[in-house]
Amino acid sequence: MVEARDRFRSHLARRGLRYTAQRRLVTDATLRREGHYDADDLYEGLRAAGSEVSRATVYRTLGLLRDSGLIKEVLQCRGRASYEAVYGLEHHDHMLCVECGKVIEFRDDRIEELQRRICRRHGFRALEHRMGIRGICKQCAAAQKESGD
Amino acid sequence: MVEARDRFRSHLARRGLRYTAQRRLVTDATLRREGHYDADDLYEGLRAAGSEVSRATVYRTLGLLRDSGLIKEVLQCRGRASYEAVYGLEHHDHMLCVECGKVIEFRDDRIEELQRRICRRHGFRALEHRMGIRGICKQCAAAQKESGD
DNA sequence: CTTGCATTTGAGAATGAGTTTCAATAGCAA
DNA sequence: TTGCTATTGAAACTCATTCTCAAATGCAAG
Repeated sequence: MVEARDRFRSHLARRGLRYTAQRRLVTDATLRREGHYDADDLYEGLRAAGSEVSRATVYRTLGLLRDSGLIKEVLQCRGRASYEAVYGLEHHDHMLCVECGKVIEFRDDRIEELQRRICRRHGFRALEHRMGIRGICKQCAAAQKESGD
Repeated sequence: MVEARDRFRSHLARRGLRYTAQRRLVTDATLRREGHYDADDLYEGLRAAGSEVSRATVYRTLGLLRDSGLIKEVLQCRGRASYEAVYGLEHHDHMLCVECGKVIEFRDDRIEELQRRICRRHGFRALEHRMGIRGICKQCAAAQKESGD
């Protein structure tokens, strides 16, 4: 966590930006989170904890955190961008059940490797990649079958 | 094209919905398009061609077309949903250059196969999947190197 | 062809995530 | 301190998308 924080600080420093109290609050909040969250989750969480940060600052800081590679944007679900930690974690992808909204994470090294190979072939420098499979999860499929669809 | 149209008609019929003049206009417009387009592209195109369709109907019909599997939503770029044809085309994925906005399409059967296998393993019935790689394209990377980044 | 009922449509209002504005504030270097 | 730049918050704004609702239309059964 301290390491991640330092990484963000130097990202900011490198472009003449400041590591302010508000940015620290937002950063720490993202580092504490597990799984997915969106800007509003963070804002409400910070508010509830008595931290004074504006919505605008949360949005602005999330952008900076994304640029720094500490977090990344995942599934664009119901019009909201949601984020998750990147730093120090293995990459994984997502399956999203369109019925119940459940997110299943998975990881496949062979897919990762194939992606790298494709980028190399096109001279493309990947910053981030995401794979999302939208569909119906096991449980919802079973429920549908029962009610005769 | 006629085949695709029929597919959509029966999708509608199956759920007691009507294949109206407006829905036909929007459907044909999407079938004529190549590559990516968004709701507004279609609306403006239809308007320019003298067709009387409202924005609301374009949005509504795009949703139906997506549900029917004729088109699918791709890259969520700059807050706009964009679409492309699915029916009768091979699946492919996208690389998006965050500098110039260029979209590079690619296709890899091994990735497709791995995706299918993962879904099977999780009992997940995939409706659609998309893989997007965000990064810097060859040309933009070269341009950056020159200007000393 | 008429009647009845459900679906669809368009115009404009509403929604809501995200961004911008701008004046006040804070960080930092000299 | 001084001066400059970056940052902040509140509120206004943007803009894609969705919703509302009254009018119009499609279709099935008489």
